[in-house]
Amino acid sequence: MVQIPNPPAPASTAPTCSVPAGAVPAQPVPARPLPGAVPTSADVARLAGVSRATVSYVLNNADAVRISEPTRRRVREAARELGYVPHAAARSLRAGHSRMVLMPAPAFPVGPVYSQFINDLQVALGRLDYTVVQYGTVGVHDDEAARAWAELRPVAVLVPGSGLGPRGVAVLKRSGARAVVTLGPETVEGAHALLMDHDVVGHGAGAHLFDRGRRRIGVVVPREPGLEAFSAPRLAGVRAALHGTDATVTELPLAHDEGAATRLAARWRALGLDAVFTYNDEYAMLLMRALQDAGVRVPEETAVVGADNLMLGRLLRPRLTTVHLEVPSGTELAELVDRAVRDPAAAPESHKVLGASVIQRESG
Amino acid sequence: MVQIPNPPAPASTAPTCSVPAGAVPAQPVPARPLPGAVPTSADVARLAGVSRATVSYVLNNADAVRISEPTRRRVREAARELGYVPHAAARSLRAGHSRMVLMPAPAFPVGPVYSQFINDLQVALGRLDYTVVQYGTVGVHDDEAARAWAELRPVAVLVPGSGLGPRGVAVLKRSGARAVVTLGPETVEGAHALLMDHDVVGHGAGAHLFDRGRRRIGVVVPREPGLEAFSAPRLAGVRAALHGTDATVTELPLAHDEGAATRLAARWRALGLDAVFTYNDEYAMLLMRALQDAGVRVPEETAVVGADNLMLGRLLRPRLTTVHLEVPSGTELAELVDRAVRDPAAAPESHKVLGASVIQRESG
DNA sequence: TTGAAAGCGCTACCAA
DNA sequence: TTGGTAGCGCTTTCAA
Repeated sequence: MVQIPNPPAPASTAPTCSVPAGAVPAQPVPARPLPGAVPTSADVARLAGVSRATVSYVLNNADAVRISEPTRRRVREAARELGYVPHAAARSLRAGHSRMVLMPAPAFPVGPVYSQFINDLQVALGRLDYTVVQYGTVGVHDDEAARAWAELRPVAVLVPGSGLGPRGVAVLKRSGARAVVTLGPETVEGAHALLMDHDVVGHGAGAHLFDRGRRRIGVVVPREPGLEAFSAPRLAGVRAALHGTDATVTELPLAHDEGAATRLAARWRALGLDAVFTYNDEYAMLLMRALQDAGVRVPEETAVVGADNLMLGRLLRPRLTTVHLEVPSGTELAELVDRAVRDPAAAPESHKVLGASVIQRESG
Repeated sequence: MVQIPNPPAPASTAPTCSVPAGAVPAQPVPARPLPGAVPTSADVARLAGVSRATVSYVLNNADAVRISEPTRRRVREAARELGYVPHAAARSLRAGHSRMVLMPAPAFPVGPVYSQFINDLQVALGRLDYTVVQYGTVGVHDDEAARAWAELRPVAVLVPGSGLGPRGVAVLKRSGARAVVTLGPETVEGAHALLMDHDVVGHGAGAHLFDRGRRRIGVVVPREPGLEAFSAPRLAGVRAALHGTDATVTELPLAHDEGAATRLAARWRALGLDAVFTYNDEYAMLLMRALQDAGVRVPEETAVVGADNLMLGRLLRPRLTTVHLEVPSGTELAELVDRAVRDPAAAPESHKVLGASVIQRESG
């Protein structure tokens, strides 16, 4: 979409919209379009024997204009027969706006929580008659990405994470986006924000462990790229919860593979920790397995707390204590978007929407 | 996108593109657009003191036309200053085609395998200068969905699963889609197919268990909606592998929650099975935990085989035997798409692309 | 009740 | 080397 430097090959054999010269010499206004050509509203009009205006009225159920029932039928019939589908680009070009809400597609595997959230959001926005489109932006960053999105002239843009700066927001707004909403750890100048600072997760875990008497607390930080946006705040949250106490926080980088976990577990006793917050339940499972294989007793020697409240945590033995994430409902976000679209001049709202509650089980 | 029955409120206070009547009486051709209006190439042209044609040439690096360096600079400068971003809809309307590849956004949580696949695909298609867009189609089915997609006039459509019929394909092609590719269990008339029949997964599991001497084989079938597309073929594959032998296949519906697993495990001995294929590794974990809690020894009494080769399978005890899925590379699919787009008249290709190999560990 | 026509933003042909 | 201009498909005002 960004550029069209390489138009598709001329496609000599392919069906094309242009009339082969001289092929239809005596039919200046054929009743129906050439087979293979994409039918337009003009084609429908011709077939129905009415004007394009009438076609538009009928197909859009325009109530401002009264069209006779027989005409309506003829138009609908013609549209059906031709397989006519309106051209969204032409329509929104003419209208001067679209109902497209654009989100960048996540570049990393997302868990069930996020998937569910996206889904709810799509449903809720769909109910408000918006269309949600996830735009595949891979390896494109910041302003460049914002420009690419802006080319589509979405009415609203939702950006998870922290990939968008004030300049990007400005680009989008200049291009007609009536609402830019970030879902991330911090507010961005000019954009609405659903503050999803994951520090609450770490904070919950840290406070819980402290309350349970733990003082030397490790925090697993995934080595996987793309996860810093979540892992850094979670770590910071633990730090914040323990600030001013006698507890210590030890950062534990860990790749999501068995070998790494085994190596970490091997030097566990040397680390002298009595608790660990593992970023999420998957890393918890990984580490807990390694710890148990290394003979470290959970929770006696080391308490383990995960996050995200995945099903698998309940299946582990000991059952995994976890931090449950309270994500805003898709409906709420959809309403925020709709409000913002209707009144783009309003001051950006900023809501802290992430809740966290500890679900205590057996591991800590 | 489908319809625009409720245009955004008139937005009296909001910035708008229209010039307030009489507000700028003596300036018929203002040098720069009103603040708040979305800049167009005409604005850039005015500011740079050139024609719109020249702007287009410069910004698209048209090599057919030679523009002097000073002019180029002036144009680029003006574009930058105005924050000009081209209007993709207008461009593709004019061009008569886009480079948009459309995929429906999956309606259910997808695992890391699929995520990775989508990602690779986006990267690969991006390299070929296509733009991938995931379209949120929730609760919209079959032909209706196809129509909604067709409105965007994508150059290609990739449809995972089996939600698209021959009529839908026809709608898309009539609307100018030069390639329709299905990724699912069966071919669809008129569309290219990457046959991803998950029966190979079940087949691999069934054959493996049979070879290991198991004869009374249970197959877990998730109750979750949206998964039938995968679970039915996997079950069928097991059946096929055991067809004509003395082995029996027992279908075991199972919801993805602990209670259901416990209930299933409680009547396990009554079922008289000596093996179970659990649809995937997650259900394997769920069931294996319940079996162990019920005192059923794995693999002695019952062998357990999962699928998808998730990390968690290696962490279970006993380590989970699983069926590894060999998914086609995103690059391959991207090339198929590109080929199809370049030659839409070519006969639809149909490739069986799913491979399955059993990774034997301890559970079966 | 229906039609003619303007124009959304852009590119590409042809002329200067 | 640059500009004028037609027209992509659609909606909507104004006239008939």
